[in-house]
Amino acid sequence: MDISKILDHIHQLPEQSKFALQNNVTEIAFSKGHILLKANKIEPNIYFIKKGLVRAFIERDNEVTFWFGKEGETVISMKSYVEDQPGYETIELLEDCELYELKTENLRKLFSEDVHIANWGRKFAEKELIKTEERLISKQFKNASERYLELMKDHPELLQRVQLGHIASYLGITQVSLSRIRAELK
Amino acid sequence: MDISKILDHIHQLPEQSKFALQNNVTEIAFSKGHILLKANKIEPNIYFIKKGLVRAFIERDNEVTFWFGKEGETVISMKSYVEDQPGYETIELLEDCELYELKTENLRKLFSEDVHIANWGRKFAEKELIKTEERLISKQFKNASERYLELMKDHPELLQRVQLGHIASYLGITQVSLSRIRAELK
DNA sequence: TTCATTTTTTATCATTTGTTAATTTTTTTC
DNA sequence: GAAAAAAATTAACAAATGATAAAAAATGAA
Repeated sequence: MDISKILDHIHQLPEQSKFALQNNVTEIAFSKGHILLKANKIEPNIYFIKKGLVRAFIERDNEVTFWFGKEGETVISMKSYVEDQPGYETIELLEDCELYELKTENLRKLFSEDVHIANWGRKFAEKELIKTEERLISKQFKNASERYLELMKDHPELLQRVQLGHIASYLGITQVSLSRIRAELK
Repeated sequence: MDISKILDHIHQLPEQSKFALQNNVTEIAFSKGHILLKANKIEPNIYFIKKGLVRAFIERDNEVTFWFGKEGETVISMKSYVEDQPGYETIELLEDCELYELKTENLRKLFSEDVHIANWGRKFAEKELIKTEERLISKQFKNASERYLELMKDHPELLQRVQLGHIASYLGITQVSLSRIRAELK
């Protein structure tokens, strides 16, 4: 998905503002397994995924995957982006990826100068918020097997592209538990 | 907490922009038990809590509380605010409340006109996002008893102001389960 | 292909949380 | 302050999920 479409998909921008954003974006590619973003560091960039798939995970005793990003989505350490604090997530490429890189510093400058871009940034945060809120509510309401069915319905392609250990972790259960759930659904 | 302080606490605003916002705010009071916001309706206002305590819950078989709001916090149906869609939450006053009311429609107008207010709105969404993300991660990582301890640590006053049934529901467990956890901690 | 490695499934038992019902404690109302 | 109502706790059993280990299946490398 190309940068112009990605930006517009977040929130429609006047041509001039879109160009201003695009001018600050550079293309970059990494291969599967690359660690794009490390936990406990302030991350100076955000990325838009042109092609490929990534996951965000947190390391404690075990790795817990809490987000997948695919074409058109934004890779961002919210803590870095919002609070200039080190984030808790590591981002790993699950496939070879082509990315658009944008320096947070430059983006902030654009936010302060251009009301359209400020509102674009507002819309971005708002949409991410809705998604996160829905996941929280899903977790509050549904048991593991319902959450699995929901994921199958909303993002069926993930099951093809991501190994089940990561899916289980994303659903908040163990891989063994997910296997059991899948067996019961047959 | 008065409106000027609430607005600045979200994100510092130049005086002129702050006045523009304040001019669109009206004070209003309701007593304990009042339903401020109904599920499945598009809510045309947002509210800032001057004084009091509210909860957001979703009704299925049972009520599930998923948010508490106290002095200084913002009462908002994200679905209404962001997508102009009916929200899933009902908001109930747990104490007599004094509120500041702001029409979403007016706020949107200010967003489009004033870059400072647009960035204020961006900051608001970003901060809410960080909070929601942290809760999601807490839910992914911690068991019920750890989440209870975390709540005691971060918001000890809630335990004084809110009955345990709501707390249990917020933690994603049954009241009976919470009682068991509390008994074990003694 | 074939062997080695990784991923997924299955099985067993332990632990956590849910459900229902009864009891105790606290709060509200008269 | 007593009675009624609401909230919180306790107990017993059920269901869901976790942990560990072993087996089977899928994937990747030589």
